[in-house]
Amino acid sequence: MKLEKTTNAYSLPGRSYDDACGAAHALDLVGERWALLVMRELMLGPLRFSDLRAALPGISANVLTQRLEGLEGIGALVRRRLPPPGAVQVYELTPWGYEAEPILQALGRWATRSPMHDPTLPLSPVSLMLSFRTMFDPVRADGFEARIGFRLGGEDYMVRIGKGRIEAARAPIENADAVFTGTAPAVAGAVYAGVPLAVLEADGALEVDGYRTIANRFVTLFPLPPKIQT
Amino acid sequence: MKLEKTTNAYSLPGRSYDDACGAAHALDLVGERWALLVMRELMLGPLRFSDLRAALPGISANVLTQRLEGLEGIGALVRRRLPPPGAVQVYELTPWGYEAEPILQALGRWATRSPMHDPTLPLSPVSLMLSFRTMFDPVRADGFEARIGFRLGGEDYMVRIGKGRIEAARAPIENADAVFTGTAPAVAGAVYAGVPLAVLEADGALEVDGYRTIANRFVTLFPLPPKIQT
DNA sequence: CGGCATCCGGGAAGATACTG
DNA sequence: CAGTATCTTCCCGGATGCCG
Repeated sequence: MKLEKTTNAYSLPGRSYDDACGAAHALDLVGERWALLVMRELMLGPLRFSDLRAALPGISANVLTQRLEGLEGIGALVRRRLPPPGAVQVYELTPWGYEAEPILQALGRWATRSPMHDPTLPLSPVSLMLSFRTMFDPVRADGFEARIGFRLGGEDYMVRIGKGRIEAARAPIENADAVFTGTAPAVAGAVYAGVPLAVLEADGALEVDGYRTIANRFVTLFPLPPKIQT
Repeated sequence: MKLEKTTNAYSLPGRSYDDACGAAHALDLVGERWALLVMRELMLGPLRFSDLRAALPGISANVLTQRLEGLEGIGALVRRRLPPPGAVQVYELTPWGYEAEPILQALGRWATRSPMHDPTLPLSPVSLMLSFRTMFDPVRADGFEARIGFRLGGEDYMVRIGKGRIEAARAPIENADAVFTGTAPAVAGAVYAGVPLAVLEADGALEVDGYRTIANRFVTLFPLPPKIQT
């Protein structure tokens, strides 16, 4: 028994798991290829169609359109037209859409233990910021307070750490104790692969301004879970 | 740039997201259709091929074979042949495979807020037990200790509640304060739709033995998150 | 340029039948 | 019972083109 197209504001993929389990329903909603990665890119705020294409190399315009329609149909995002001038269209998660972040975190925590995980692959700035939220260790950050700026591919991000908490947002860099300028993979190399900042700077992959001490402390706050033993 | 087939013990699906993000890698590993639901059914212990087919109506034998091969290839499960006599083959999650449960929980918590979620669809006994683990509210269970048995479709399950914690396992029913006999959807109706036990018993959908008070308290311990406002 | 429609090739998923 | 074989359907990815 297939679910037919509904007549309300929502739509389901043609194939349903037909299962009352919440996880199965989630996969009905966002289990199609690229759907969760589109949501991932929107987790730090609205983006335009071309921003999404740029952040998700490999997705075709075709499929991106379908996913955006689907995610809008289930109520996970809305498309908004910004007021003129500009009048560009942006896609923005709904409050419920933003609540999908724990799904991405659970997936990420689990998969980084896989021996097949290749941290040298491309990484979007948004993924990097979300990985900070996921992997942040309050114990290692005990007594540490800092405001770190990131200038990654033309967009600015701010990470604030204090009281054992972390915030990460796409926002102008203001009052930063340290600023990283470069690419998301370079920062990931420092944070997750332990590449010394000096090496990355010598390679020209990264520029670090502000307090070196703070930058050096920052990159130690995100321990990866141990790899599984093969 | 596609990933080529690796020469080690692991295999990846032909299409990779080519993304260092942990969530993207997770979707490379278990993002194919049915993969996470196969893992869900194995969360309470090993099962045979035909058990999985029965628990996942809608999956075809060849797809199940492919998923089992894939999950074995990534190291999420192993196939074991039980010692003779019997000598049946079973599929069992690895320790890392069991660690995927938070993924299912995050998916379930998020999707039950969708207005499209239909709790009247079929539900496997394992899904029901996992939903207890997911939705259990320690506050509501304050001061409550109980051992509840479930006889669902020929298999027995035990849920133990105490000290604000819950355990759920496929296990013989022993020293139970109350025992539910019937189908998983019927129990779900009592727990998640608030159908009174007396009604379900009058319909013949459920039989409740043991202490009624404990059974009636039990079904109040699993509040669903509120639906999103449409 | 942004967004969407259309066509096509390849491959995954679904249904059914069959075998050790 | 535990899969395999075959066939069909449909999704995905790529390319092209239209239209504001």
